[in-house]
Amino acid sequence: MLNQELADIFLNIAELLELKADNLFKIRAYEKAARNIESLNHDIGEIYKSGGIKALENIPGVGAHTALKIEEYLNTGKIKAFNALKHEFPNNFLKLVEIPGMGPKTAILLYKKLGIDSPEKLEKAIKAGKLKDIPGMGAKKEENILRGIELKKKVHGRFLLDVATSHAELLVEELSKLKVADKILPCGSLRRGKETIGDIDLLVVSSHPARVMDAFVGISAVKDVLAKGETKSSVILQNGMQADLRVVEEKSFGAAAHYFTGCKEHNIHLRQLAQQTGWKVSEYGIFRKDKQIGGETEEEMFSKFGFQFIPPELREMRGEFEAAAKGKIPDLIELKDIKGDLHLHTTASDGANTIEEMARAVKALGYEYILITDHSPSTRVAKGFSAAKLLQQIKEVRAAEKNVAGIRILAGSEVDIKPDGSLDYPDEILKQLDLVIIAVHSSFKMPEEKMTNRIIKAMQNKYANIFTHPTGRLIGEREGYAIDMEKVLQAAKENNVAMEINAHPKRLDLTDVHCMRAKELGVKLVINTDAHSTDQLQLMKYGVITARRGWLEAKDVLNTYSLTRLLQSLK
DNA sequence: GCCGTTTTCGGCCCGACTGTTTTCAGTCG
Repeated sequence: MLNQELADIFLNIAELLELKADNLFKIRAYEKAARNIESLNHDIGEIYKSGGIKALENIPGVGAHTALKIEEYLNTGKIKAFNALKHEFPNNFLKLVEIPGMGPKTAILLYKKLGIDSPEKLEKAIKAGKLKDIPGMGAKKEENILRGIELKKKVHGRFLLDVATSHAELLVEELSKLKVADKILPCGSLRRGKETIGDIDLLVVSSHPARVMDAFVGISAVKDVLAKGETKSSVILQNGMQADLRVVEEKSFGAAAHYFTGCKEHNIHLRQLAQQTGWKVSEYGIFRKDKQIGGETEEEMFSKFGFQFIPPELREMRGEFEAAAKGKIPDLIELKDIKGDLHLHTTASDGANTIEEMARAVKALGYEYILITDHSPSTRVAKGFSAAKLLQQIKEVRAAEKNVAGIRILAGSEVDIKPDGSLDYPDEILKQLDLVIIAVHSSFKMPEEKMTNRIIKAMQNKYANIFTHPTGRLIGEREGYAIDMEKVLQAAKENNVAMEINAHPKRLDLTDVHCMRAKELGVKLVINTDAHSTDQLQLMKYGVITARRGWLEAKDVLNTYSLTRLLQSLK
């Protein structure tokens, strides 16, 4: 939380300095600091507490000045220099710059000439024809800005990973129909598996770029064409999502794939390394003078610099280059490593399918075991049920296991953690279950300390095995409840409770960063779908990609184990 | 503002597309 707050502040400082046309490299420095702070896997408050200002300066991109600002924020809750900077512009002036097509230069120009300080005033001024007399403004530019304002009204922010994935798949399918695209690869944050996606980046290898461009802007899912050039086009899809397509030749495929996958800081770092070697890296390849010496494959983008291959999910400037230099890139978990799903609902509570239907669907995926986990009585909205009904369900689970050959079906429950930290079924009921998942479904607004203690108390119950969707967030809908994740992870370790990575694209919780920390602490993890129907079992891949972003290997995730080993690990 | 087995000062990634420019600035990724 604190990391994100500070990252946002430093990004805002960068934007404000850009409005002031301050030194471009100073602006970059703030952006870099912001991104590095955002991707820290430790709470910045903890870093400061344990190592003081020196520890802050050890964060890459954070120097003496930024460290002082962080210290000020940690101690006082504000940064004076930032507030002063904000006061140089009207309230919410940055909203103007957020409009696609508007940049700092245009925003300042229009503010000085016409006093425009909000998207609303901007829209009015354009429609009243007031921009006509401003040098550098023309009909096309007005049209672009209006379109940007409309887009901003309709699309609020980023898209969920599954939504972006399905749209990318659709575009790939359409482009495949052309016979001139030799390779099509979705890149960008989608390929890195980020929890939300801003736009779709597609890379195409073709010797007929013009035909690819024409086909791309002509796809029926395309609503609007933002730009169409010889090798690069940008469009807006019907759902408001932007998609960018770039065509390169085969010899540049690796360099282009690397470049379009990002992240930005990762790319810049590699380009800087190239400079130091006297080389140049661009999306076209690795060059010595004008001669291409690498970049046809993505592997070369790393091997030429003496690095191990860095999988896309790790390219977030979280130490991947240091690890790759030492040959310490982890052997990341893959979907095929998953042997079971330990969080499933059935028609007994709020699911859509029966125990046997879920079991058969899971078996078809090649898994070896499942855990049935319907809701406990407190979660009335989800049809949570009584202890008596749970005892009945245990019998149904045992019966189902006899009816569906080739898969182990375990009896469990997603048990509510009540506000006082006690569990929603008594121990004598819990002990009859094979495994118990614990969850927070109520009193989300508790203060952090109280919530943290509530969860830790629940973990101390000897029947608690897995803590599901640990922050309770719903991406784009609801913030997670306030918890001290560090303490919760410590408690998970002490009480041998596994932390869940919930694979639902709205949850993806634990997050990647928390996964990294959990692994460091030796906390056990599981990846579950929380499926409420058989088709949701497919969501496992999003949990796996989140685990990969958290540097997890199969051995870190219990449901890659055989059932025997899994049960031994949790008891 | 950050950073350093070529530097504590002098650098700081690289390129595509658009619009209105008369040779390029602004924006974007």
